[in-house]
Amino acid sequence: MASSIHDLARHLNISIGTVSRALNGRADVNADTRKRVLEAARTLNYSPNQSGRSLRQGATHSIAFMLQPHPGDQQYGEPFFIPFLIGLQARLAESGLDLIVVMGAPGDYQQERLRRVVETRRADAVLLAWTRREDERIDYLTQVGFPFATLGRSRSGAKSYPSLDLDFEKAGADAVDRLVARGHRRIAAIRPSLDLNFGYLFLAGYRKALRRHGIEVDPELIASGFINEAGGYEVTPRVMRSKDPPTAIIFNNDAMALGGCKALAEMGIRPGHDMAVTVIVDTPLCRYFSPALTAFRPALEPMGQRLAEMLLASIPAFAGPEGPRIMREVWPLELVARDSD
Amino acid sequence: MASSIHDLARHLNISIGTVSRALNGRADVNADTRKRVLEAARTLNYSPNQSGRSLRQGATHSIAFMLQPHPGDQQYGEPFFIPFLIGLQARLAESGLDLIVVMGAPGDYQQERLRRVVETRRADAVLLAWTRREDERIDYLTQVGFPFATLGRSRSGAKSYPSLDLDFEKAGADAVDRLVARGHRRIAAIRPSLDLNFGYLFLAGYRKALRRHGIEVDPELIASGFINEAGGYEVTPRVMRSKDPPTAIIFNNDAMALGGCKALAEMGIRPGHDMAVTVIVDTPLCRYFSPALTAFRPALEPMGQRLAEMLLASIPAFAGPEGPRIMREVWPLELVARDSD
DNA sequence: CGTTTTTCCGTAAACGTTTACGAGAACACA
DNA sequence: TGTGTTCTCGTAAACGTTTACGGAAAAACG
Repeated sequence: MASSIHDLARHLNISIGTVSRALNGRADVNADTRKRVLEAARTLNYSPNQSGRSLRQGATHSIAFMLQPHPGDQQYGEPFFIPFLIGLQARLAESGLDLIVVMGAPGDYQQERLRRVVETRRADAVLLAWTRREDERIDYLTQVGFPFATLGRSRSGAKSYPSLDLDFEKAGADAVDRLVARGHRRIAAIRPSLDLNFGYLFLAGYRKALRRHGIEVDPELIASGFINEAGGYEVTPRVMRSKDPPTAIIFNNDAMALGGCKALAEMGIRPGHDMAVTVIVDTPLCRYFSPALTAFRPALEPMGQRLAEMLLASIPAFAGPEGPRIMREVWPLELVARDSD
Repeated sequence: MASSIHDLARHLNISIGTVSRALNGRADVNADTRKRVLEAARTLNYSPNQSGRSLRQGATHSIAFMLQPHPGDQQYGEPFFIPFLIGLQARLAESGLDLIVVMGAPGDYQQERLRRVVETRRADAVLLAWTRREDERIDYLTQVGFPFATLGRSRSGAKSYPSLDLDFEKAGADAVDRLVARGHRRIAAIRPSLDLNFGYLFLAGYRKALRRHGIEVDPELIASGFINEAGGYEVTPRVMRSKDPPTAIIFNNDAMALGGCKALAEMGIRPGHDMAVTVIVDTPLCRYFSPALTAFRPALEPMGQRLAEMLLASIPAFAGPEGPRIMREVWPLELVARDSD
């Protein structure tokens, strides 16, 4: 069933070298023979063996996406990433690349998995998500010189890798602006406790905007917890115990917001009535929660496509002859006003 | 940076054949040389080149999961599959296999993508989801003799492939039983219009249970639409126009339920008060919707692990020496009672 | 000590490609 | 006709493994 380049050669009575050249569109092959080869390839149902070309070319034609589940929360499953993956995959497929998804156990930071992928040369490049402030994965990859790109920024590495991130800083500021415009002065911020970079960016925007409005940044209104529902549930009461409790809360994450709203409900506080709630990264859950949560929405699928392009441009084997590489982009988050603020 | 088996051989002054045998744990190698090889492998940071072994062994050590997005709905992103993938990946990784995720554009049935994977020998086996009643992918794979397994049953194929499915029939019946016990007699069923197999199973269980309770099956209370929010929104009013409208609706899918509830709301009908709503496959959305939707929950992560095992057992290259292969399993769905019925 | 068995290892082929190199034929040009 | 150029193709090596085969050395056995 498997027909190789040898079968074609035998069938046409020419050498495998010529067949390969014809297939790969090289110039030094007669137009007529090329036609015959292509024809035979169709009738014999030929398609190249990937292992063979990988071995010869030293390229696997696949990229690995290191997907890390939320620490601690299995049931809640990253709806964030699926549209992103769809876009990513679509663009990669256009260039004949496959997408390998590598997941760790929840919470494990998968440095080991990453090493395995790199050392066994399983992929031509890797894509990192959930970037941290200081990210050892980035250090490792730059050190060994393995092509990669990141979804999210980091302070690690030589800044010489492509990255695409959302403008969490602006979203944080926008969220504050909006709440201030609606009369709020006591605005809490709840973010993940890990050194996930977007948490920092969000907080920076939050702080900056508050100062711009002449509102003092109150440490009692800032809290961090596990980036899941339990984390939001645990940490939200903390900001409520402030001497001067907040009238609005901005959550950095949908799952934390959900947990936070549960805690609020248990305190008899109704989001959208007694408390304004905003969440920074929108997911379907925000939309269907009651009250529907005002949130900032990313354009996930286009982001996936874009990052695929950036990554492709950074792989020597696939980079076209065109100009300089795209290094870093920051995309906006769009406000989706709903009922919770 | 890449150290090959040749490097090890040169370093130890032995032949590459011996190195390979030592690494692969074959019997015909001296215990001492083996130790030295393993030692050298560690210090020289050796790990086998995947392309090389794939080419030689004719096995890629990866399996492809054909993930198909919901037709028509991008934004809503398959939270169903992530926990499944986590389990799947974990088990595959144990056996040293990688997971390749192949996604089509939403709605495209990806027969072409499947052919490409098979013909380029990109994976050792494929995993199919969203099985249909008559599934051409299954026909194709059985015809060409490519190893595969399915998440979901089908009538296609020689029934000689591993499959794991949920007991939608029982869930449909259980849902009816529960609603009847709560006094309902007019119970509607809304399912996807495609010939997705779980839709048939669900409906079969629904019918059987109604008859068991001596309730006539009314075609006016059965409707089908696109398997997304828009589909539920469009089709739900149809069953409400019955001369004798339902007092309960069972949705076969969370997205359809969400759309259906929207339609109900616009008619002034409140789920949980004026209408009992049950959904067959639980997702986080069901939990956070208001009212929280009573739903039947699958054990997704264990299912992923199990199906990985079944698939592994069906690949000649990886099947252990143990007994007969696991062919088909049907797992229960567990009722999660919430506020909507 | 001679014969047989076992242990261990080296040799080389094979998996399916791609590609550097060189050579023959055809052609152009003077 | 002689020389140089262009087209086109075959040859063979290489990518990094695994493994069938055979042989030398060591061990076992009488």
